[in-house]
Amino acid sequence: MPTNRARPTRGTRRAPATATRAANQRADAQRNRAKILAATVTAIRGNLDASVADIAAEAGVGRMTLYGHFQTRAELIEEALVDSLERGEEVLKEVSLDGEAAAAFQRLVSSSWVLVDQSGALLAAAQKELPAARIRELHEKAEARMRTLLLRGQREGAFRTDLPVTWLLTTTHVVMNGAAEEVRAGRLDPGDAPWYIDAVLLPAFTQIIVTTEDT
Amino acid sequence: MPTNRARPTRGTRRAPATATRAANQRADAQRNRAKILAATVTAIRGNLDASVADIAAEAGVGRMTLYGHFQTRAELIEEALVDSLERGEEVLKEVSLDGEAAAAFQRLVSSSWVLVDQSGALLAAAQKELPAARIRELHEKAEARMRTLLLRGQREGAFRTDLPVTWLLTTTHVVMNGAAEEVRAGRLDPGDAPWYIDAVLLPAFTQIIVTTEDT
DNA sequence: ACTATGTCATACATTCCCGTACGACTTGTG
DNA sequence: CACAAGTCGTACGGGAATGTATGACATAGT
Repeated sequence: MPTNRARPTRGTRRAPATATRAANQRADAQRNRAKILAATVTAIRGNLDASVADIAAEAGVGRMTLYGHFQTRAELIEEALVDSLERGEEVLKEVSLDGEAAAAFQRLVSSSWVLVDQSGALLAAAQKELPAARIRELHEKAEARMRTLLLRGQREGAFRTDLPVTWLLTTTHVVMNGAAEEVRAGRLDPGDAPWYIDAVLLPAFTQIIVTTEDT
Repeated sequence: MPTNRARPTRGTRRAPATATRAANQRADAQRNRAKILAATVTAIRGNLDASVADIAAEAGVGRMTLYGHFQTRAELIEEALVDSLERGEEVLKEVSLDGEAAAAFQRLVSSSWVLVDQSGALLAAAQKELPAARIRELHEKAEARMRTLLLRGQREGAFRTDLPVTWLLTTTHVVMNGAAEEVRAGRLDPGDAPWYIDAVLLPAFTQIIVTTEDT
């Protein structure tokens, strides 16, 4: 149902987009839709509040074509975010969370980092356009995975328990995002990032009280 | 030289604002200027891209009055940032950096945190309106202080040397900003923040390799 | 108390962006 | 091949924000 020209009555709401996705679209259209989604990510990466025109240009597509697929800017970046998160889920759910908690955390961070680097900017843009509730809802799955891992680590004594899990979580987020920024600024090699992140987070979270010797 | 009505020829550039500050302004005007500067911080804190009208309203002042003091939005937030940083400098330069590096770091973080909490949002807004070079230039003093402290810590063996100082710096920034966000979201008590920050940063930076025992 | 100095309201021009409408053109698909 | 499905250019209307212009009004400072 891309071009709204085909729809006579426009009062009726669309079915939720997540449901019947690629119903009977033309192959060309599906490709363009994908191009636009991809372009949204890269365009937003470059400019946090890129205009619809910018995104369309980045996708090599007319602005009108874009509006044919996504009726409003908010819908566009929402669907782009959904798409990115779905794609991310497929990566993350392959990560084994078994075994030593610290090692599992390391694995999870390595995989998450890539996603944050790619879609982090998109998320920031979404936070300014979508209700906070919707954002949390979309992140729930990914966040829950990390949280339960941290909790298990605390129970098993691998991670310190004098800090609430929420703080461990935000610290993780924040450091990963910081690394993404550094990469974007050209001050950090993308390949090195996971190591830098771990190098900071692991000793910070590990349950070992270091008694500093006086003199 | 607030109202530009008084200035016949408007082609000539103003002298750098930082120089002759309160030349021969009326007391009233100086007060308003201060009110506007303060309002800028709080308004931006609430809404990252607050309009000039919003800021004027927050200051309890007409929009035109604001334009009398600051000829453009960019100039406004630049001067607000300068003001905040100057104010911050006066706090930070009282912090003793002598003695044990870790302890000094802790002191410096505690003091810096307050400033980040207050003016962090302003900085974010400034990053979207001012050239990056100007931002760095303004932060130089504060950043240099932290950097030299970290370097000294590394030389003295207090901080780990397997990570470049730049990464330690960004980590510090990023964690403080994260704490500020958490406070703004109501998920963290402002008084607890410094402790949480230290709790994460100190073990992360301290020069002690924890050998995880295999089974 | 008088005057330069500021303040404020209103109105206006400009710019930018979003979303819509139309119509001609191109291309996939049966 | 023919038709439906999709694309694109252009143009318009609405809204919001920036900055400008003007003049009436208030007030600080001498």
